[in-house]
Amino acid sequence: MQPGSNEDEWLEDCAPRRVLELFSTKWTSMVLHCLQARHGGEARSGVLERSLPGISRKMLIQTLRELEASGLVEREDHDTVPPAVDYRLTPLGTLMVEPIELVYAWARENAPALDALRTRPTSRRR
Amino acid sequence: MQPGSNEDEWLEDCAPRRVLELFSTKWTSMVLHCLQARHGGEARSGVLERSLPGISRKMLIQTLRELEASGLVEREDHDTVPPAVDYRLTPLGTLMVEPIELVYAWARENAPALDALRTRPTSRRR
DNA sequence: CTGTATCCGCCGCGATACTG
DNA sequence: CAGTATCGCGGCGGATACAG
Repeated sequence: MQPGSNEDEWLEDCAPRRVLELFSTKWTSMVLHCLQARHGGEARSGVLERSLPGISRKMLIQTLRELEASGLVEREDHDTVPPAVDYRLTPLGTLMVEPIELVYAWARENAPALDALRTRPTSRRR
Repeated sequence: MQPGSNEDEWLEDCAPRRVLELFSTKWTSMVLHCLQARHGGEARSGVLERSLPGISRKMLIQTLRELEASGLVEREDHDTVPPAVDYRLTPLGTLMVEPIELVYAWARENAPALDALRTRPTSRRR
């Protein structure tokens, strides 16, 4: 991988970069994971909100909007009163969830190791 | 997955949650990816810094410290003057990189779709 | 029930300067 | 070269109130 090659495109304003930035917002991955693992890829707004204890409505909607704009989630308004809106993973979104689930699985599996090593106060020995 | 089951542990202060929070810091995944993909899992501090255009030294070190505290990265000080320090992925860290690489691969592959859908201004039709 | 509109505190992170 | 110390701002995101 020689210097100057465009192998390091990932550090500029490219797709990988932007995807990562998407995930740097607090709730993105949890919304996706929740949508998939708990509701099979589709859920009503309120249901989703109740599935994510601690999330504010503002952030729920905002996160869903970003996911929608990125083509990972689809919004369906049933045009009823009272309002009823479904959010569903797009095919693209479904693909995206896979790596996320891997991270979850990994974290769950290595929880002991992670817990053990986490509490020590960043030991700078010597 | 019935309600009330502790299947939703992932939303509390558990390993998966904390791992995700780790990744919510700006440079975490990029440092890991860079360490793996560009330097085979081990690199000198300065090399790493130069591999990540735009990163500040403060954030580089801070990120490495967090990764070290989580057991994903190991620090080796060669005790020389001038100083020389290597950072290397632990076995745990190497495992963790896999899902990240998947995300990268996915993002690279779907870049066109992502680009196309990104620029539209969060269309709220009707 | 599904949003939208403000207000605002906290802190992530960049810039800069300094040390061994 | 590797790392620490400070300062400061922008913005993420929570709380609250309001709307259709």
